[in-house]
Amino acid sequence: MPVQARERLLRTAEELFYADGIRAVGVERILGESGVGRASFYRHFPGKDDLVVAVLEGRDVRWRAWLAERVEAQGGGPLAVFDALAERFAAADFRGCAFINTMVESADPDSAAHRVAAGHKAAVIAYVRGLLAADGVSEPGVLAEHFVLLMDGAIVTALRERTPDAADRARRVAAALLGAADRAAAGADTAGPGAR
Amino acid sequence: MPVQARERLLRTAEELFYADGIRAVGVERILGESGVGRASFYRHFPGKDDLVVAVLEGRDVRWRAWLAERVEAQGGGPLAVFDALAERFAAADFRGCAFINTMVESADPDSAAHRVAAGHKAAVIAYVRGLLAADGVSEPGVLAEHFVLLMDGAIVTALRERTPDAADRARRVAAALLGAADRAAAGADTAGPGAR
DNA sequence: TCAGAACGGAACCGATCAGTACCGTTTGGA
DNA sequence: TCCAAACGGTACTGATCGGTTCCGTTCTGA
Repeated sequence: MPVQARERLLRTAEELFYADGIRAVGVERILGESGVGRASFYRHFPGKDDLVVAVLEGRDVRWRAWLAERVEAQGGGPLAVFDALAERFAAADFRGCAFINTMVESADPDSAAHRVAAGHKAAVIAYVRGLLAADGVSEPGVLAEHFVLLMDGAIVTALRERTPDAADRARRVAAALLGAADRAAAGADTAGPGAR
Repeated sequence: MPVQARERLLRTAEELFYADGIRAVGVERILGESGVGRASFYRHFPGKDDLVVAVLEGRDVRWRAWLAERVEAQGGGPLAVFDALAERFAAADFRGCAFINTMVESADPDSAAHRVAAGHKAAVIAYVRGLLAADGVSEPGVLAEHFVLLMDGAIVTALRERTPDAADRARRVAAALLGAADRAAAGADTAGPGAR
């Protein structure tokens, strides 16, 4: 049983959009590489913009599930997010964060694609805040914003340097912040949960 | 005496490229808004790609000169770079870092535009390293990379949040790093090659 | 004063863009 | 077995892409 046309379109488009950019990839190319007919495409999506949004929404869910899985696999400590990033940075096809790239490419902040990308970052912040709260940090919201700033900085740096080094760099800074935050919350135990 | 065509092309293109993205801005629109004839454009530049490179090279020089001026105006301390960023973030036309945006848009790392953008970041790192060395930091190279990672993280965050808050956030983290580095240098002033 | 460089405007090129319409074929469920 | 939905292929639209060519005007320096 062959994969449905819609699924092939989403998979092919996600790969091409990430590799070359949304604007650089025409509908023509998506059709050619997915083997889907032009009419079938417009039966599933009103237009290219709708395909872009569907691709981003799917990637958002999958990416955050992947992050949670990798963090869990390393004990669930907040700093594990940077180890997960290091894995991504080492991938041959790494080309930065698809959502940062989307916000850069679709300049209009009111565009649907831009909003999905911004929503992804908000969801990541919420997830990191949960990790920090579980780690006993007294102000997890503030520190989560710092962590995501470091994550985004590392992603942009890795895109520039073409090495995974930036992940460790950001991790060390985050570890320092986390240590200071734990001391600030020094009412309870001095040593937080393990697996850092 | 009217401004020369080449200068008008560079000015208009820089503004449009930054606001809407390089790929999103066609030659047609640059000609229309600059008032330069099509033939004149191709007399000055072999093609659009060459205009892009010229725009980026000009912006690189001007941006770093502006940064140095702002840092000087605040005493020349390394942390002043984040105050400079805060000014940029508050500008109505702020749309991130033109060079990060370029690396995102022109995916091919071997493209001329991508290389100019990467060169800009290297120059900024070198500048920050100089500020840190002048401040007596024992390993200014390592800390400079941390600083620029924080700067880029702040820029991406500001693009997303549409507020200048990320600059102060990154500044606080950088201040903590700088404090720790200074203490390390003071504790072991015999080690390290030629600090100060 | 005058030649030539610099210039703006417009017509034109082939290629590609997103999107529409119609075709015959394949496929899955009743 | 049969029918309708889903599908792939092709031809087409108007708009726009980057780039070329020619022509008449404006400006400038010797």
